[in-house]
Amino acid sequence: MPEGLEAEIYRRAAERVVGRAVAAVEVDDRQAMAGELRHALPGRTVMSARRCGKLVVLDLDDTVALGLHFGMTGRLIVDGFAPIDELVYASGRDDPAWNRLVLTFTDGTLLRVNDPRRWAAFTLDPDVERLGPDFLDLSADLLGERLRGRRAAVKTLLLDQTIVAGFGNLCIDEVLFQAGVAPGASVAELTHGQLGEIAAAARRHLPAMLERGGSHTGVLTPVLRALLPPCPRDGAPLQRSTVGGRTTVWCPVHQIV
DNA sequence: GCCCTTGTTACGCC
DNA sequence: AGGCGTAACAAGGG
Repeated sequence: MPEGLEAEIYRRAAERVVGRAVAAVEVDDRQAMAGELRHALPGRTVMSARRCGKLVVLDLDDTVALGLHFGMTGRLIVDGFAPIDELVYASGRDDPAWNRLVLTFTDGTLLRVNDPRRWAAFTLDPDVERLGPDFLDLSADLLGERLRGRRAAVKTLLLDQTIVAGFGNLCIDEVLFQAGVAPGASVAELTHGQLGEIAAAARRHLPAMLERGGSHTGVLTPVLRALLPPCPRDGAPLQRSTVGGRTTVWCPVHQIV
């Protein structure tokens, strides 16, 4: 599913359209800003492709920003090139009926978002100020600042995009596994050293997963999550539970509450 | 045909 | 007031 890593993969693909001018816009009528998008984009040139957490932002003519959010199953296709062929929990097909946004450029090329489940969302001038700092830029001090005064489970809070932006279910479980911190641990109980372990695990493992292809390429693969073999680190029985309303896989031996 | 999956938001409660 | 927990949401796949 598209987490911040997939958003970065999509952002890199979207860089191909920098310098191109929008000729036509097709957008799903069920998008809240469908009318505004059809009106605001044609004639404008893409100046840059940024990423804020899970959001890809295209800046057009320095006057408008187009935010692309991919939900659970949204895929980006640029000039027929899909940087991610298959998403975990998504269909492998590319049915034209699932196109939710199609930008046609003046040279005839295309940027498409294809999403079977309609959870992709497109916004003009998205409010990125409400997002927390990016999950690829964490430090112990920054995490401490973002979590100060809170007491909920660390996984629940890291899933909150206003606290840290970019984490999804798979990346959180992977980082906490590597950091040796239990997902259900209250942040009020975490030491500064444990926050440092989380930040270090994010800085070390997330870029490696990005280059391997995304959030499903950690030690806790989707197959492992389904089959629950012994912990690859210490051989203890892996545990599956629910934290923050999400399926959570963790090792009760080396991940400390 | 029920149940599982995810990210986000809307509620009710404390 | 605001943190916290839970449910609802869409819809394809098993």
